[in-house]
Amino acid sequence: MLRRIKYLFSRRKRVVTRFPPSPTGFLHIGRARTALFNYLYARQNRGSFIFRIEDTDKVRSKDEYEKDVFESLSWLGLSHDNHEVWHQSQRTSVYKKYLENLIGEGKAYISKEENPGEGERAEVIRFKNPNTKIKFTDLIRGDVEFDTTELGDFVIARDINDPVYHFTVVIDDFLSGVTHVVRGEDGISNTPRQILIGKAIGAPEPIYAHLPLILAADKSKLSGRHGAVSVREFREKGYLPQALVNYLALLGWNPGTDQEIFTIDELVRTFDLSKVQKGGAVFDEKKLRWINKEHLKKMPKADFEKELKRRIESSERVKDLGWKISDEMMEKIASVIIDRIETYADIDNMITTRDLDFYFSEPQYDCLSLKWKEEPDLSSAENHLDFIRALLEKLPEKKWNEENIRAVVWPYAENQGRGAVLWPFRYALSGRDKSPNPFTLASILGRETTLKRIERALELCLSDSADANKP
RNA sequence: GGCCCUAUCGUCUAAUGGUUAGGACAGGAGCUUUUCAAGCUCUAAAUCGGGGUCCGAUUCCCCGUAGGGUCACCA
Repeated sequence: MLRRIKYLFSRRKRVVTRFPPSPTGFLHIGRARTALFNYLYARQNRGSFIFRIEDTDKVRSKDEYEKDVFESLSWLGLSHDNHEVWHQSQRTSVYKKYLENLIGEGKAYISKEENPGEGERAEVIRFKNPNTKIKFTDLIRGDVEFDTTELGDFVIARDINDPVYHFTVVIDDFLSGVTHVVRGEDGISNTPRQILIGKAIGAPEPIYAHLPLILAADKSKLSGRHGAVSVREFREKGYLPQALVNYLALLGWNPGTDQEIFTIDELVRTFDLSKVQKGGAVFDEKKLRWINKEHLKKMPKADFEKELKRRIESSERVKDLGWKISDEMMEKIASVIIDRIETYADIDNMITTRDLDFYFSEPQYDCLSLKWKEEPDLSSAENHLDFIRALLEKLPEKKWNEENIRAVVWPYAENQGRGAVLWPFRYALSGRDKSPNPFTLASILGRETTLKRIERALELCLSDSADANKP
């Protein structure tokens, strides 16, 4: 029995998937999703996921882009298993050997071109097309059939040292033992000619799966003119890698349950290539934002605090003003801020719009704003602030927390009208029309600062000397 | 244009030869301990069109229509 299992195990080919980017631009999220699906499929089958760099286009390939591809994938957490990443530009001797063999066997030939176009060679290597029908089973689309006659004798190399994409792909997939080719739908019509080449070199045919495309809002192919399309741009916009992975997985695939929030490990377990959609999916950043927020809520508190600290401390505003913010304060405001943002970039926004200033410095008052909208003038604000101050002064430092502050002020607010009491209280602490509730604020700011701010609001806006400000 | 693929709320999608066609995001309304946020409740919103097959099609078939992909000495 055991022997039988071992036998089956050894017989079954280990799954090998691959991601072969050409470094001609920053990593597009469509390509990132392709990488993700390859990664998920390999992981769930305990296979391997390999990278290689397709840099046979010497003009457009750039080191900068290659670096970006690696950085983006590692940021997303999509690690590859091959230690040595092949660069096709360095493998011409390998391709040359196959090219020579094919020519020797009469399966390819050197062709004199009659009317070479601009930049085209007068002599190229063409594949001798057997003009057959090619059928293959796509894991997503089912049986697909093409008549290869229409391809003619297609070019497989510009010369013996300069092979073309279709050729190098097939050789490298073969040599690295790729079993499953999972790629975008735009590759589907390349498949027959690659199968033809594969047959010619005696390579086993891989299993294909063609993914639907990611579309822009107008249903056209998502490209640069539609805004952010590269992984790095989403990273810069403050998205979490796990959220982007989660969203990308849901574009064109779903588990058949109501679950929408996944960790990458959950995706590895749940993902199913055969459940992938056939039609293209429109990219919706609103939903991405929502998913990002869900992941924000799930992330370890310490990680969020670290990022918050980094963003606040490195902001121009905080640096210019020379504010020193204690770790204790960071920790306190973190839970308030995380509730109010969808991406990290929202933190940066809050800083520049001064929504965070009142945590670190004395607020500026627009005295009229101390007035609750249902009150005729500032006199009630003055009375209430006075009274709140008196109440809070009786609450000792040791007992200064949100719960107790609420317990002390709430009955009074209930009695006198919540808005009339709480609005000026909150405004005195924040100086803003919008902010967290006064109890939270008072507990974050601490006893001393809270009392000082109430005092200051009374002095600046409500004392006799401030009469001029009264309506 | 040839070849290929696709078609359910605005968007991502679920479902079945028989359902009030479900969920989520976004939208609208409301509730909550003032504002903001969060949370909760409710709400509006879809089977591209036409033919078949069938007792019955959103589901199966055909034809349209629309959209997409691809037709390189780019990858």
